[in-house]
Amino acid sequence: MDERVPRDFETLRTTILERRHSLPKRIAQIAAYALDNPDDIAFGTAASIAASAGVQPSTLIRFAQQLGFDGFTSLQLVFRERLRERNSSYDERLAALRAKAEEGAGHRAIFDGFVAAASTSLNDISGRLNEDHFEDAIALLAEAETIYVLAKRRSYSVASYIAYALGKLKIRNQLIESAAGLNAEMISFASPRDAVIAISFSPYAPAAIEEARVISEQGVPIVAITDSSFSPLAQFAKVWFEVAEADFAGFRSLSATMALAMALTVAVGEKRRDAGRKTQDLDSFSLV
Amino acid sequence: MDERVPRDFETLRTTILERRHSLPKRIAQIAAYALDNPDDIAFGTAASIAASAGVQPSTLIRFAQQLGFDGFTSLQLVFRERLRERNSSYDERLAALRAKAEEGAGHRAIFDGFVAAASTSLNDISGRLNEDHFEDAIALLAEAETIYVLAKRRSYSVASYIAYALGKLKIRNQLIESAAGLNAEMISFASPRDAVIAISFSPYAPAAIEEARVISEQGVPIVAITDSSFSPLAQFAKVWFEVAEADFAGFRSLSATMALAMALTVAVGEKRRDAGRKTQDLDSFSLV
DNA sequence: TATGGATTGGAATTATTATTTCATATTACC
DNA sequence: GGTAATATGAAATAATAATTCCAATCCATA
Repeated sequence: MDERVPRDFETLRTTILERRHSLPKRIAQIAAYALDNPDDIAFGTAASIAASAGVQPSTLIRFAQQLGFDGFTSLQLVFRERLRERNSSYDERLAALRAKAEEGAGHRAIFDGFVAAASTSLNDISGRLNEDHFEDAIALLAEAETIYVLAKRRSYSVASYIAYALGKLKIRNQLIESAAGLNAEMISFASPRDAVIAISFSPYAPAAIEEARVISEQGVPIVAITDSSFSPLAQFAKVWFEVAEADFAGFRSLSATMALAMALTVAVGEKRRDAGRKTQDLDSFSLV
Repeated sequence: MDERVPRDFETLRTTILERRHSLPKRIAQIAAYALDNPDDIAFGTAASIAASAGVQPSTLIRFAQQLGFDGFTSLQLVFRERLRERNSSYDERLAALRAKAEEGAGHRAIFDGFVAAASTSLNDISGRLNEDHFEDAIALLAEAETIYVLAKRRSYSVASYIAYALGKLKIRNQLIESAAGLNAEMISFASPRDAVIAISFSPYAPAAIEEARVISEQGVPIVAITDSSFSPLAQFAKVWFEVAEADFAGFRSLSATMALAMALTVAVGEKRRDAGRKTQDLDSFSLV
């Protein structure tokens, strides 16, 4: 048995590629399959993998042995480890970057940190989005006469993008801004036939929470984007989304929130268009 | 057995969290362990997991059964699927999304599309950032008395976040807004001792370009974030960054722009802090 | 504090899966 | 073209792991 058994995936990969041409036919076949379908190797059984690759289980074991492992099981460990590593890498990388930035490792580290924070957040939300909530929110917003957009401070930039996108899609909307100090009046116009998108993260801007409370008491349904089920925003909301944004240097990423906000907006636009089409069909029918 | 067996990780997670308080002690123990160590569930054997969680293998199976699975094995599949999904590369994900979109998938595809666009943009910028330009921009902005932030329409949300962050860092700044129609006056206050961060992407908002022109003619240095060297913004800028944002459904991602903007802001804050410290040192020296 | 039901621990059992073995086929070399 | 070495297929076997079962324990309720 070979002394130098590849114990990490990259080494293993290189080793396989090197020997590729000196391997017997069936072994080469399983080798190619392994590099093409590493996930299958990680999770499958010897029998299932062998079947998918079109070889016998014993060939799979011989392949492992040729590489210096003492059996399929130990080869499989390498493929499993790879999945583990990959998965934790974002968090680890972010932690490393934070440490770097702390010890004053230059401005590039700051940039990398923000990129990593954004990637982490996106990665996280893509696995966590509750599809039912998403559909509920879209249905709710698509019905609304006017969509009010409510967010302060950090979240305000998301709100302004939502307002911009809704405008582009010709959906009536109102950004609740504090510039002229007329928020209370603005809010008082909202009716149960309207809807609100409210965004707030800890530490929750008191004004945002207060306005959400008032507007929900008027019977206006709220879709909330916030950071935990304990958020004061969640209690006023008909539908709410939990978005965990990674932070860097004291500033949280907005990438996941932005992606969710845009998806909501565009999906609402699409749903309205479909509904509009149906209404139009009915109209033209009544004309016949 | 329950009719509605959670077949994806998120549903499973939610289900567990819901039932959390009504579960018997040992079952709750393994439930908490499962959510905390999903990777272990995916890879371990019933015996090894049970040992790590401090329960008997049979308890682990009972836990799975309470959730509606017919045994540990089917529960484990959900945890494995999660790793598979998470791990598939963005390219693969995008390919899958296109396939889905073609067969007329629902709103989830829209969300995935925005997440993918954001990821792609981040990926792209992290390899493309010109470090020299980055340092130049930071130096330039760190010297400024007031940082003016100029952006319209889509880019306005980035500008508002920059303004928020600068404020948090106690850096004097002025967001050039059009609400009161006093932009021209606002701009006329800027002097060569100040600096501008200007953001605009094709199709460039005429107002943004015009204001950039005026302010640069006053001798105020501009740091621009835009999308190509042909951008009209680039010609007025002392330093400019090219950011290529992927778009989805007609709306471009802002994730890369946001990351760059935040990195600039925080780096400027840091540089000022360092400079302030040095000045203080010099002062105390001159007093001796 | 007694009693019934639910929960748990641990070993026995069953099932699944990896590995080995051996007969057969293929290939390379004389 | 024959022969030895190598490679492959298929089934037997060994190992490992999941599941079940039953006795012991815990807990709520009367």
